[in-house]
Amino acid sequence: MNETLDAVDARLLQLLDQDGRASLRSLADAVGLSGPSVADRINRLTERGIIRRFAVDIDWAKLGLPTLAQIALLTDKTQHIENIVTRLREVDRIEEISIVTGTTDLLVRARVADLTDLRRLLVEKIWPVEGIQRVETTLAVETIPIPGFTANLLADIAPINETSRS
Amino acid sequence: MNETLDAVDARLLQLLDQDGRASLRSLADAVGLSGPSVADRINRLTERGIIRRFAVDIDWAKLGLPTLAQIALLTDKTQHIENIVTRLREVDRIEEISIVTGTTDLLVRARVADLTDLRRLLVEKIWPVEGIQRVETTLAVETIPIPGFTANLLADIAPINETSRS
DNA sequence: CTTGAAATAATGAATGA
DNA sequence: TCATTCATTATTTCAAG
Repeated sequence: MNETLDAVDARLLQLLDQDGRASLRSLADAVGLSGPSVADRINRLTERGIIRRFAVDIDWAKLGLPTLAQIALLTDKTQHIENIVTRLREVDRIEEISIVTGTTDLLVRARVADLTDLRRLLVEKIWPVEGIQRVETTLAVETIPIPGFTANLLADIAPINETSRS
Repeated sequence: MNETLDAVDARLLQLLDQDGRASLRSLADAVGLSGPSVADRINRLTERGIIRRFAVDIDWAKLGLPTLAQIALLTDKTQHIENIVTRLREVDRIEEISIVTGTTDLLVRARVADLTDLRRLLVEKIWPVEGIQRVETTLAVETIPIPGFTANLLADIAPINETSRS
């Protein structure tokens, strides 16, 4: 079920993670292949769904949204979870919704400007969703992204997958 | 302290969030400016730190890392928080570390292959970090990214910042 | 911010290992 | 299958206004 990556694909993903706008030419030089060949590989990675998209990493704090709120939700089980998720998907400032194990059912990541903004999000947008029983908000006072994360993971993953398709 | 974005910058960020490899030409057409002008704006956004980098959005589940673990840590306060964070930064599979309010001190996001991998992460990498008192792991059974998140936020933010610098 | 020319890069066909 | 080269097309960059 898992896709396999060869060493070149993994390296390309690493390079693209550092600079998603890198030219095919510079990528080709870096991995020792021709431009068209690199284009092929990137297209295949995209078709296979391994690359979801090329995105831009925005520093939200610089745009007035410095605070990451992690909002845990307990549902009363009167609603299908899909209905709750569907309603939450429409709410702005929500970045991601996870269905989780543990003492709550959902974990919502949201990015807010300040406490006024958070109040609006909670009181106007989240509380009114039917089937929600408890709301526990945790604020991130500081968030440290790990830049090497993708590179490390790819370094681990590629050989594993290559050798594991015996 | 906050940076201001005009409507064109906001639109460019939206477009780049959808396709970070979009050509300057297509972006220029979309916003009704010339290519060099769009290049200028993107460079300025990058210099201002609003654009952190151009990245690639990888579907980790396709590469054998389907599970998102949110690991809450309580520290015993015998160590400076910086020391703990520094040690955690070295641990692979950790994507982000937040210092949080609430009943725990740190919240760590990690991506793991399976329970064996999670065991290794917890027992070998996280437990040995000095100053950690309690570890509470929550597993995401399903994670729903919100694709419109950036677009919505930018739609909200740009006019706010523009009008708020009275 | 614009234009337009020069430099660079991407694409696609034909083909070879 | 996977990669290469070369010719064509497109894009980016740079200077000047």
